[in-house]
Amino acid sequence: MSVADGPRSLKDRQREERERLILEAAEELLAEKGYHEMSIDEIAARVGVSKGTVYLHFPSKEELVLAQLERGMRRFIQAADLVLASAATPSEKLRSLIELIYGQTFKERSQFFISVQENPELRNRLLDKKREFHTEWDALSQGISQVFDEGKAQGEFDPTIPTPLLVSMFWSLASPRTYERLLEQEQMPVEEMVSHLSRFFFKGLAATGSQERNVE
Amino acid sequence: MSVADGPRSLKDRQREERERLILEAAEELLAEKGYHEMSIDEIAARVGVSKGTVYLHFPSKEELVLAQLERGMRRFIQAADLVLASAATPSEKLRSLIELIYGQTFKERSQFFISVQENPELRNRLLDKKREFHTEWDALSQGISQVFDEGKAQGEFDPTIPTPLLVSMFWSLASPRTYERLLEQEQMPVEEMVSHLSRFFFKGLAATGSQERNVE
Amino acid sequence: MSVADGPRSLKDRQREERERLILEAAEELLAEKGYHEMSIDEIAARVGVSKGTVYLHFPSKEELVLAQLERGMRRFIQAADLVLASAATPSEKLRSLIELIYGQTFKERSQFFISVQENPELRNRLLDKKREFHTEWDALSQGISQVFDEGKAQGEFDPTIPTPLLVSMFWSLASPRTYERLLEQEQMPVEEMVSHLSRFFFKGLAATGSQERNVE
Amino acid sequence: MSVADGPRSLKDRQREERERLILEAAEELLAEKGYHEMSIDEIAARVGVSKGTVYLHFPSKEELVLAQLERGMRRFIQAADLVLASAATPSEKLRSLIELIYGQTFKERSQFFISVQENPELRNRLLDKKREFHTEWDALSQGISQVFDEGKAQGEFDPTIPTPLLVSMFWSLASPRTYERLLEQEQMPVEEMVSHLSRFFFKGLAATGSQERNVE
DNA sequence: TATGAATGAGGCTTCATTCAT
DNA sequence: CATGAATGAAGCCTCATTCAT
Repeated sequence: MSVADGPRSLKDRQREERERLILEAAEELLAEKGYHEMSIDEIAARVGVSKGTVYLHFPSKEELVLAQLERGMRRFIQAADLVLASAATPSEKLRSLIELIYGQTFKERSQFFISVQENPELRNRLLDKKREFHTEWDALSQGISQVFDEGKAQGEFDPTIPTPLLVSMFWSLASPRTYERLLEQEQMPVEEMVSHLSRFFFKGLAATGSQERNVE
Repeated sequence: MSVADGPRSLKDRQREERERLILEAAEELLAEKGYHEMSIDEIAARVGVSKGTVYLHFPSKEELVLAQLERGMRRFIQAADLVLASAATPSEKLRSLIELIYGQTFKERSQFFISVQENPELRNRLLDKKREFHTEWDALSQGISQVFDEGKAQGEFDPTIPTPLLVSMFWSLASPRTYERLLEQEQMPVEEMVSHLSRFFFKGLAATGSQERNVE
Repeated sequence: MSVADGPRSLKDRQREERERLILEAAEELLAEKGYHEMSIDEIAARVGVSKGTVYLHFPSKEELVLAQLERGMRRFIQAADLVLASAATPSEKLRSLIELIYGQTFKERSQFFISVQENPELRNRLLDKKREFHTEWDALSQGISQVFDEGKAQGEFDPTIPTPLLVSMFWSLASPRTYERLLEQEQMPVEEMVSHLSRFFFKGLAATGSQERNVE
Repeated sequence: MSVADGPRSLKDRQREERERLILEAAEELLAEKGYHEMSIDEIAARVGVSKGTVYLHFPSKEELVLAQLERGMRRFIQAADLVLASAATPSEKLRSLIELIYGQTFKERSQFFISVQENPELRNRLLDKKREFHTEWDALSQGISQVFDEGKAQGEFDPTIPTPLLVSMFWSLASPRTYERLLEQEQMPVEEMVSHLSRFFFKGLAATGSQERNVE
């Protein structure tokens, strides 16, 4: 063919654009309502197309949601891999990962985390189905584990806490549902939150050295 | 009559027992599948009764789930209030609260947290309905806020981290979904996890060696 | 047995009394709500017994309602037969029949008419089942037909109106649903209504002035 | 566009046609079985569509039945208003109204009367719901009352019979359930029945000529 | 005999999916 | 391709009926 790579034509681009819009509508509804409460009709209405059109892009509701989760995950993994592959110190990497989660694209990323981590329906119904998900997810967790292990090896991190637990704690703190309220209701700027979280992750809430110095 | 207080008769006790079984089945299914995916038939089958019997105890699926959430919340709040009202130091209280969540009744408590914190359907559909839920929950959060504030006043906790953020972090770290894997797949004893979590919450993951050097 | 006739014992009498109460509750509910909307539970509650007890007297809801309809019909037919067998003139008999319907026991009788004439469910479901119903009902209609035929023969009634039509009109005018409003909301005394109905049935609504002029 | 008024397109016309078919099926079943005994499945089957299709036209069984009753009532009221607004004498109007009820569209009209007047379920369940029903119905009854009052004023009707009672009698005689048998089983032509009914309504069943002779 | 807890068939309703236009 | 009407499986809920106590 004459046009083998890149979006071939206007039509193709329109198609991709539409697909993106559908996935974004799904992303929003998924976070707002969960899997069951969101209907294909609703997605279609939000995009401004008909129900049938959605089915031209995705063979089923399940596949559509799955595609959205995959997209969310890939976006996150790509950005995370950049951080993990960088030359920064382990604690700098940690902070960057937290920034990544709460950063500029907080809203859209968070949807993914909310959906995938927190909705039992999606876990059971969708994640079980595509094992590749686990593979990629595990690779990411593996990368994060390495950050912790490096940190321990370099004397930055406490080696007595098991790495798997650290990973779990990282995911817990990263899960943004809890922080939505802070950002929205308490009007805390994102940068401030990231700062506090990083500091907390590293030092806990114990009063710091300066205070100890005060005590001296 | 001689049996005026407590479950009055055999029948009454059977009724209560059955109700408890239904609620427990709902608790499990809620955590496993979420609100929509769980069916009344499934609950009934798990308890070993018929659909109709479930409706002898609860007037609707929604009310049943609501009752279960209420039960979970009350159990947790009761135990948490004991901790909050004790004479322990703020950091001891924190540890106790973490123990409470991961403690002996981890499984059953966790279901509640999973359900109520992590499922958008339940939030939208159920919590909106009963405002009392928010009231009691807010009271609990208020109690926890006080612990943090006390800790700051007494010099135990870092006063620069906003209390609302600390509360959010507490809930995030406490939410047990993330740790299930560790307990089940990695066979980590509960006590060890509580220990690590408490330690982490207080000191973060910074290596303690440097601090020890500081102490020298 | 030592007691062959009459209610045998206290127990028997209690049983009959209870059966009567059940039938009366059914009668009321039938008229208030119709067949489907009335529940066995409701009947039992109104009588003050349990659902099971109702089933000790009647094998099914359908049979219970059937028994009630039969009872209502027999009561009416018995009273109507007295009128029909009397020595009164045809027009006196007509008036007596109307009195019968609206008379002292209006409320209870009316229930029967409402139920049996006006509810398609009961017709389809119940009357089709027991042909004897038709037999007795037809016998009654036959008796009323004879009154009209006698009246025609004696010159009291207009012989040009077909008797079957007269019977239909009689049933229509007699059907009390339409008049409930008048009795209850407009506070019209029963006797007055009977008077008007009889007069109307005989003379129609034509102004009587012309006839009075004839009399002069 | 060229097709701005009237059913716009083929699709629209099909839709309306289908809606009409559904309402007609409901009309029949309502009269045959009553509200509860008729099922949506049955309606769908009679029309030849699926259950879901019925719900594309009406949001619930209740609304469907309500729509049908409204349609029946409007049809009748429209025709009745023509009669009431005409220049005819009161007794001519009465005859026309009776003709209306038993006239050409007897079958379809009668269904409405049967349903609305005679079924306690529909009264309780549906009429209570839409007060507008009462309003329009009362307006019609008001119009009929005026006919009677005019007739009394003009010396045509007996002024001693209370108008509300006359209205009730009119509705009773007009309610066609009772006459179905005559039309169907006794093969009486509609015109003959209307004639007899009108004559009866005006003069009652008293023999005319003979009485005058008796008086002489 | 009387009770009322338990059952499960049956009906309403929703919504993912299909398909004729 | 796009549409949206049509489908029908599946779930909630009611209530007549049964039966152990």
